[in-house]
Amino acid sequence: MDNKGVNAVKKENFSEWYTQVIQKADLIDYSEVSGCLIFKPGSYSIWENIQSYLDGKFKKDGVKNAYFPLLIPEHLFKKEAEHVQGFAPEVAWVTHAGNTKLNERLAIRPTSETIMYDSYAKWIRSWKDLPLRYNQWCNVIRWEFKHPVPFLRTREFLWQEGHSVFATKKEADKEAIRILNFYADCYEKILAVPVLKGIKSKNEKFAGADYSLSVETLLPNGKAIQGATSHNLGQNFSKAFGIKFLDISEKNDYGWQNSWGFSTRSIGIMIAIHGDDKGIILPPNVVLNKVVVVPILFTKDKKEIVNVANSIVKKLKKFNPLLDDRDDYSAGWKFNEWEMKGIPLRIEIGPKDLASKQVVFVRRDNNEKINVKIKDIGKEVPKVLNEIQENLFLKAKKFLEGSIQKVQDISELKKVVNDNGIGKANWCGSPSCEENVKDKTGAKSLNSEFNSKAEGKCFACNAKAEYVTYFGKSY
RNA sequence: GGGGUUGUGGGGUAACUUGGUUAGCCUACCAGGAUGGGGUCCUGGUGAUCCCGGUUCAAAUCCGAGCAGCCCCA
Repeated sequence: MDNKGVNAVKKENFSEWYTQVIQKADLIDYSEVSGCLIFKPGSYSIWENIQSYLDGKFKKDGVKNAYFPLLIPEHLFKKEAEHVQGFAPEVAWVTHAGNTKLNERLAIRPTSETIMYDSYAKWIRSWKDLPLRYNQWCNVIRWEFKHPVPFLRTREFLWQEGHSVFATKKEADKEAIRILNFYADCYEKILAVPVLKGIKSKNEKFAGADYSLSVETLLPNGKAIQGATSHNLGQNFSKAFGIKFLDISEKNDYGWQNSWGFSTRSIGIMIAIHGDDKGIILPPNVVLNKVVVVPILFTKDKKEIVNVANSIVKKLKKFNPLLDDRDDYSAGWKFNEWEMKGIPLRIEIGPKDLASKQVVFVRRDNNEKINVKIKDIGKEVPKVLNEIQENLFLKAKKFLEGSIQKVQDISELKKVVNDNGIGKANWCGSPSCEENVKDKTGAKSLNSEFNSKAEGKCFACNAKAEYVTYFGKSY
């Protein structure tokens, strides 16, 4: 890989730009298997930060972590009819051990409902066993046939999947929205990516769910993308898998279930939204090394500059600063490299600074240079990092909100979508109407707002409008 | 599903039309030296024709099949 700068322009050729920045920022590498990529430390550490945020939220909410096997026997996988139909085309199967053919094929999990619920059925007997709420951090494989895009569409990806069983529908409904809010917070507060929260249409919901909630956002190329989902499974799986319990009034009932997931796709979304022509931009809240200290080394004063740089690094320990004291690269080289890699804040210290007891802060988000007295560094760094986090979010929010337009009919939607925007419409919600909209505009429904009341008739057919729905071209 | 197009060191490319050079260049990497506030310079070095088969005295180049990527259409 050419180690020099990004030479694609984000606005002009998004795909080329995206491919370049993720490689030049040293986030991933390709493997021999199409769609299966290598998370290098740069991207894996981002994932670890996302994990630690969400994991904390889940545990505080009472969810416990567990781990279920990778391989799912075919008979289990097939138990819930709609589910198997939805996933079958992209399931990879293990058929042999060495040269011996297995008696039963084993699915490599595309998601773990089926294998987990087989066990849940054994573990749940009484209302006292509920709620049962387990989460696992793992990898899954979905054998996509569209061409892979790193992070955004890969055959293997990392995620967490939470699977809950409740005694009542009400509790399940409440959890579904509570989890969705965790996901929205993770996007907005950690990744600085604004999202649209809502409910998926019948066509777009998870295979086997009663309904699916999602967060959605828009990429700079005009493609909408689903950020994470929280599904209410009703009693569909509990009936298929026999998850039954005796309730407090001594009646038998099936459990009410949810499943919810957040994947490494989020990393791609964040990069696509914040990056610029110099490289990626990492929001301070998601990156381990929030600061890089670059001493400007001349032959004279070298020792003293390095000493001061070291003392700054020591003082900023809680921001995990990097110290770039490599002697065989020029200062300009280093500036470009750290910008490519998206470190939010660079602190430069050279002889001129030393003379005036100051350093230079350079913000990655807007390139602003700020002189800061050495004694003030400790209190200025968190302040500037907060500003960067906020600025990235507001910029992205402005873009998202500016891309959404109300549409009154199909031709207006077509125009908005061709213009790389998202259309917002009063909609009836029927699957056949959605098919028709997709045929005529290329747009699918993203989700429908929770609290908006639809007015009048459906924008696309003459039925009564039931939802206020976002439509867009999607990934 | 149909059509087009491309595979050359780690990355980007030239040579292919008209078969014959020591497979050229940029970058990266390694060694040494000089530099040093926005991708610094000099010297030397490492490293490549996707796989299989065919044509030919001779194949990166032509032909066939395969594999892989990209684009367009359904």
